[in-house]
Amino acid sequence: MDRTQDGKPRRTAARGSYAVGDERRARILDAAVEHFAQWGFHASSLARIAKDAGITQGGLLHHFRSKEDLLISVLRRTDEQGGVRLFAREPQSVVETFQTLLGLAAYNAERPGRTKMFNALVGEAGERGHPAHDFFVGRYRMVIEGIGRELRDAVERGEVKPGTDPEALAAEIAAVMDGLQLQWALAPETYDMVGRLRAYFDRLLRSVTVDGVGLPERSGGEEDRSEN
Amino acid sequence: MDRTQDGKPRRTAARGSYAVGDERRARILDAAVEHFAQWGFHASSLARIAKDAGITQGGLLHHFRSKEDLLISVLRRTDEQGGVRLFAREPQSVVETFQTLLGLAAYNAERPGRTKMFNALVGEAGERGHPAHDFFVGRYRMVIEGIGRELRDAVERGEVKPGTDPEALAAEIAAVMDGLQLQWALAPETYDMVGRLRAYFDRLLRSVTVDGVGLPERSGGEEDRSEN
DNA sequence: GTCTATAAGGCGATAGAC
DNA sequence: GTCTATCGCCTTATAGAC
Repeated sequence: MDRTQDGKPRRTAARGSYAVGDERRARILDAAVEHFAQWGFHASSLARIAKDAGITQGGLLHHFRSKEDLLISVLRRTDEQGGVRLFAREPQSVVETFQTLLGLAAYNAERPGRTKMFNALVGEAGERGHPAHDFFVGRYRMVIEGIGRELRDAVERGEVKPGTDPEALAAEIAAVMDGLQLQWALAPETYDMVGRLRAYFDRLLRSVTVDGVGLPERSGGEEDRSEN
Repeated sequence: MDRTQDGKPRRTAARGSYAVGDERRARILDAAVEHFAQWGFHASSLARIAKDAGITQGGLLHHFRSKEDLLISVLRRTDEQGGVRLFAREPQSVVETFQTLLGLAAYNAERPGRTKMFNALVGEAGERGHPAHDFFVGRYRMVIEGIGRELRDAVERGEVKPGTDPEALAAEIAAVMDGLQLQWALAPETYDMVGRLRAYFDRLLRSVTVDGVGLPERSGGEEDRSEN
């Protein structure tokens, strides 16, 4: 997985050993995701996380100086992996925006640990002192601004009805996605989160676009883009 | 503090001390709500809850035989207080249904501890072993069936468009309410949860009812019904 | 880089005094 | 009904050996 196929120079060797450290780091982070999903932050234990990563608690604290450091490292990596580069490509239409979000939902449905972790942490993080509070405040701001910008562009293109409040609608979309995720987490095998979200987007498109057309029958954009 | 100022008959004395016990019980439950809100279940501590209730940990465990017993007692009482009798009165229209739900959102916004507790617990409870897992599974079933029934009635009355899937729409409504609640919890003083929900219901009514009319300007049903 | 050992304290639950 | 005391276990973080 970490093929640093080097040549000769020292630097490369150093890079090599660094890459090994990164691999251990990654194992710890993977284990931490599962534990934060199951226990939340406060009730997770470094020793149990370390054990799942094949290391001792003391060894873990060589890579992360504290439990809180581990948490923010997990959150940062998770954001880099997943849908934050969601807004990298400019969408050509609001339909494309929604298809990208459907793809994100499918991506989340395939990663129960990661997704349940967000459910558990965002609930805990409501309290102001929580170590992830600021992270989630910033995250919602970013997500809502991102979706809001695309909606505003769609209004300006004349695609979406002029009266629409882009930011309010973006917050609503984020709420639907989060809320469906909570329901899905209670029965991940039987709950069709993506289907539910598609139904929502379909009706939303009919009521909010100028031409009043819903989502295309079963277009692309929902496959896992498998970024990691 | 324990003024069982009894007369002679046993029964009355027993009832009297029982009422006092209930008052203490209530204090413990109130404290527990705040702690579960801030820490979730696993990371909350009986000793700290007891301290806030003006009692010791040992004393607390006289009223609740275990931490898990305390949790389910909290959840049960909270459900009895809040919007479970939501469906007591038959609504005359889907507008009325939505106004009742707006009232519930306003009720929740006035009780940050209780509401944040639900955010924290429903996130944790995604995992199957969690002591509140079954509670939340049952709760969503009940809520979605309740809202779904009212929507189905509205379809049968010819108020809502025939093609509508009542249960799917009910799940969507629950998702929006939960998702908005997560965002609200991050900034309860500045986030207009009820306004956001009203905007959602308004657009939903326009797209899903036969006559396509939105929500009335600012009708009743949103005041706190102050049931406790 | 990983280990063991340990410090210093919190946890839930039980037992028994009053 | 509430207290104190206690059991056995778990917690994060640090120190130092290898």
